[in-house]
Amino acid sequence: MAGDKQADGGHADGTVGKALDVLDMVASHGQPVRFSDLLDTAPYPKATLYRFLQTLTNQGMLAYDSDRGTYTMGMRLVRLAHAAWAQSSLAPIARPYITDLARQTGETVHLAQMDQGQVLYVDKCNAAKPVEMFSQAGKVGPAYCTGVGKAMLAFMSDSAMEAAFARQSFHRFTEQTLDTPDRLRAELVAIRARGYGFDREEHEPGIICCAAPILTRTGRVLGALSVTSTTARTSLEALEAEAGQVMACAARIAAEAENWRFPEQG
Amino acid sequence: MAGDKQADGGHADGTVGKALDVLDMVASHGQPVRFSDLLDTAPYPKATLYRFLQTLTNQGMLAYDSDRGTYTMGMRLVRLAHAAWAQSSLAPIARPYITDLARQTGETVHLAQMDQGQVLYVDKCNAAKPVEMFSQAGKVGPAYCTGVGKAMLAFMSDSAMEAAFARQSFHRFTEQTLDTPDRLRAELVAIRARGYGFDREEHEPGIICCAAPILTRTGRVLGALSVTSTTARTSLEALEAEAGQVMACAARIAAEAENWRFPEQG
DNA sequence: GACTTAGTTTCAAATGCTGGAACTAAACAA
DNA sequence: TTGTTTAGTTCCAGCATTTGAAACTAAGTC
Repeated sequence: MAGDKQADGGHADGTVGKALDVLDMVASHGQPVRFSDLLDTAPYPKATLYRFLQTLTNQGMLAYDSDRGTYTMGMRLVRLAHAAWAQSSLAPIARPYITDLARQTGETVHLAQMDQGQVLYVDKCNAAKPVEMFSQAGKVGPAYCTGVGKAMLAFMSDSAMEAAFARQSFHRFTEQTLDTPDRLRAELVAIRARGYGFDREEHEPGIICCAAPILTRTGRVLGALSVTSTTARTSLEALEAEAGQVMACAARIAAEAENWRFPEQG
Repeated sequence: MAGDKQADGGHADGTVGKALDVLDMVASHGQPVRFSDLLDTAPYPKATLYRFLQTLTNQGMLAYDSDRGTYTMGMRLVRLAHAAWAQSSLAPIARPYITDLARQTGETVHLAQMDQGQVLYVDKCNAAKPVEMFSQAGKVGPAYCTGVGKAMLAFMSDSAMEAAFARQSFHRFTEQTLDTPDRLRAELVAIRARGYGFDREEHEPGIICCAAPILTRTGRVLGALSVTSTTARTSLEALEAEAGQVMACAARIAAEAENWRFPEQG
């Protein structure tokens, strides 16, 4: 293994990287984008950007609305993502276990993995409400102020953790947000000692959760899961009573995953 | 010479196209792939393929498992697909309506769009069973032998329909499969006249459905939805009784989509 | 230890990407 | 109408990038 130089996600390797960069730009806009809107944001000259958009549209990675002259994400991505989700996320393996947990607790269970220093939700299960799935899977959230994020950070290798720290914004979402590296570090030590962690309304007011990491036998972090509720319905103390179940569920998923084996994360 | 455009189903324009081609190959393998497995399939020389895999892995579009030496789809796709699903599929708009329909009928409702001549399922709702979502969204199926596929084909423009026809395999899945262009064409005329269509166990034995297209005011096909059941539980005749509800649901979604995508022109 | 298979690196050649600039199309004034 | 601005598309010379045969390393196999 020669020097695996990477990190970053902004500065792209080769033409392919630049094209994917453009894809991200369209994605992050969150709504149909005009060519000129992208031109303002993108570090590419007109003709170059234009060509990328053409290529990506041709390839079905973007969709062009000729009536309005706007670009949106293409459906080919949905197809590809299905493969990604099915073949390299924890979700298919974990599903039976998290549905059980959701049923036992009566609360919403989230399953997440770490991706580029951010939390990527790959599944969600709510015993009460029927569906609402894809709407959550694929969503990303901050690592430093969510239950699953902190649970994963707490058990990462030092180097991986430092890399992840470098990517945290430490934006103060609420009064409770741990908005400095030091406060977060202290919290992570506690989580590591305890084996599970909480979200004490650090990301959204009124939303609390109890989360545990999913670890391989060798201690590598595969993901995390959480039982989420609201302060209106329950309390942190009540949630803590379920910590045992959360960890047991994580252990079951880990055991199951061990049979499968897992890819290195970039 | 020899440098003729090689076409393997799609037109690979430029480096980006080729790289995405490789992505598709990994996706279609359905499980972790070794470099050499891909090399057998791919129309690229060793070094070229190797470089593509490196780039895609760097970009998070693929994940590399160094222990086993295999590639799988990367989690970045899941993130991108969430954006695609949220911003350019019908699903977010349609969801309340299809959950209603699922509840009313007590059956499974599918929402699909046409993508590259194939049916792409973008949402699914089952009143009885809780989840099972991402497992379906992103899945593709044949157009010529599914209820939603035929419903969409029936209302497409002539040119789009011909293009789609060219991509159908007409593989005979069951006894009932309409396995020639002519038989399909006749069926489409009937569907067009009726406003809705069926799947008469044409794709899977025992599975039947009643489907209707979702059309803009100008008649453009946005997608289709279906109420699916089994011959064990119900009959085509009983399903047909629900055709009115299916079409009404389609109309509601169309109306809603009209507001979102084509606001009042001033 | 010789041989095979699997994956990685190199480098000269040439392909295909780049981006300034010219162009067309539409929108808006005057 | 005609001139002006803005938005998107095409051109093409020049050169950065990609290409792929071949050489190489690493890990199995006999």
